[in-house]
Amino acid sequence: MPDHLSITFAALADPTRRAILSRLLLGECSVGDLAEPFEMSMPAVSKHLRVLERAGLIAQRRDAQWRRCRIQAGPLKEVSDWTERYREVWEARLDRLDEYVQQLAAKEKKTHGRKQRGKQR
Amino acid sequence: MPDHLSITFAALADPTRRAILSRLLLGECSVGDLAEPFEMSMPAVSKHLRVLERAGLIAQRRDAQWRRCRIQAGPLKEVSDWTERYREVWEARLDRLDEYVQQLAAKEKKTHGRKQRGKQR
DNA sequence: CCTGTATAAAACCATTAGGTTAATTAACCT
DNA sequence: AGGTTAATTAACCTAATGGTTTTATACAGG
Repeated sequence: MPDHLSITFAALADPTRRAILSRLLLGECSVGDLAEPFEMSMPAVSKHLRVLERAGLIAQRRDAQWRRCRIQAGPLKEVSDWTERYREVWEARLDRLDEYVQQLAAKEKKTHGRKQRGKQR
Repeated sequence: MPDHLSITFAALADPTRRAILSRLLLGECSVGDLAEPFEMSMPAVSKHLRVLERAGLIAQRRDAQWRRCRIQAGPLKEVSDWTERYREVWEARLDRLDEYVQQLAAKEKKTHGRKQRGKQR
């Protein structure tokens, strides 16, 4: 599972980390600032940051005693590109539902009357 | 972490599961068909399917002794919507790099000559 | 009814993830 | 030098993940 997309998706699969990214939309800030909204120890936030960093979603630079973090959205473009392949599926939802219902109906005809025949154990 | 987006992202953070979704773009098929390309036991694939199902990314229906799976892309729309918020960041990458470099330069000026002053321990 | 096929459930195992507290490093400021 | 602030590392815990093998269930068809 060390492919890039998997690492990115895994990094995004946590609300704390997504909140951190969201916060970074407002601009660069320190680890302390990032940690402040969460009821969680600093080391915990630090770990989240390392996950985001390994995924290439943030970068840090040293600024005196602070670590300033900024967002790096490159991997999110990969997510977007991957997701696009499925756009027509969700946009066609109702059509597909129709299709599915028709398919069900066809099946129904094939199995004619014996539908609920199973023993209910 | 039981929010919907986290569950969806977690479900997508595995190449096997993404391959399964990709396969389902071609249309409904049985668990056995889905399992065939993978060097992995059927129960393992079954577990992946349950993860996808809990995320609402697939649905199953019974067809005689087969379980026919189909894709449900609704949650992928949520992923797409979430990701869109970051589009301008990745599209502005170069501009931001400029900005960052300028910022660095400003910083450099502020700290004038004392840059590499630190003891190297 | 029995047998084969398709799939899920159970029990188990190793690894990873997300959190904690305590200790350490790094830099600033007198 | 000493103290404070910022953040990471280390060591540890628990629960979840991803896989296995073995057992059970549901259906089809002679």
